[in-house]
Amino acid sequence: MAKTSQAAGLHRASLDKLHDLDAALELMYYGWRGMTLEADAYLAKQGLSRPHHRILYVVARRPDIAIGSLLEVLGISKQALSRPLNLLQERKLVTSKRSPEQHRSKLLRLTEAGRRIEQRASDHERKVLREAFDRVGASGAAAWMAVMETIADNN
Amino acid sequence: MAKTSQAAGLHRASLDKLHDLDAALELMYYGWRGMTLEADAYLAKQGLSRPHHRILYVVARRPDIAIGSLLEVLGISKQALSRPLNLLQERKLVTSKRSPEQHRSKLLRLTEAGRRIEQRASDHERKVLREAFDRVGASGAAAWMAVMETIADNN
DNA sequence: CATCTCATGTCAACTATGTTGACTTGAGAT
DNA sequence: ATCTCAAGTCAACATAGTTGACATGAGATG
Repeated sequence: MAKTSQAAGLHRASLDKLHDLDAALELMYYGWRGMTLEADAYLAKQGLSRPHHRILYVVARRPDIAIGSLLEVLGISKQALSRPLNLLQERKLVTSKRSPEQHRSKLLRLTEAGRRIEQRASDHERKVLREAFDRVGASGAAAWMAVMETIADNN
Repeated sequence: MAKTSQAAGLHRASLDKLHDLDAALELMYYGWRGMTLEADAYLAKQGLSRPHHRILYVVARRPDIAIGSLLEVLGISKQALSRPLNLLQERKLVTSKRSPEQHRSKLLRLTEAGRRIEQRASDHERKVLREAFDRVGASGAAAWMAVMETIADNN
């Protein structure tokens, strides 16, 4: 997992706008990329990548989450989870213990090192958001959140 | 390329917020997914997927683009381009002709069928954006764009 | 004409991230 | 003793990308 670096290039291309909302459509694409670029670079330096970060992020916010619940939250199969999760455990970024009462399920937690990496990776992403929000002020930030909520809830 | 459908699940998970901007961070993730969900489902029905759509999208907005320029815009290797592009040509969604003067390069265009599929796929994405923008009004939409531009330009 | 460059194409091997399906293991519940 | 259920594991496959090496065909240059 993880390579040296990515394709580079990838400056926002300037394409003709055929429709009113083409600019917005492209901004969603480049926005996602802009937010994750530095975090991905940091993760790659640690020999980790996006799937590992997703696991760390969720476990950080749901200590003692069971494997099954983690699968639900991530929306992937257990087979897809196993490789990145095993790596995180080998690296001692995540620990698991059996539940005292529900002995069937395994409860996951981050170690101190896991918390540190999760924080640093997420910090890169939050930094980009913070800078953008600072430029538009609180009302602009609120509008951004409102738009994104509507889009996100488009199931 | 393309399967029957995706993992399903994937309701926005409710995780504890450890930081101020965690909600925004998650909205970026779910926003991207919300925008592309229906478009991806439509593409899958056509036996196509995201890489094909990206090609169709760019060629629609840069008729007579050369392969090399397309590679730059997409930011992938020519080997990665070849499979989806060849499929699009076999399906007669994209045509290529050699340039009259610059005979070395090959110029790409969408056929009528290619244009139609590109439009329908992108329409799904624009529809989601339009609904969200309608809810917050022109000033909210402008704020969203301003935030996304700052984030996108974070190189 | 001969050679150089340049855009494109293609073969091969590899990585990463996911999928299904089938089966095992180990512990709790009946 | 058996059933159920969470978790783990093996195999085969699909998709989307990477590098490296090499071929081809045409325009540009000595």
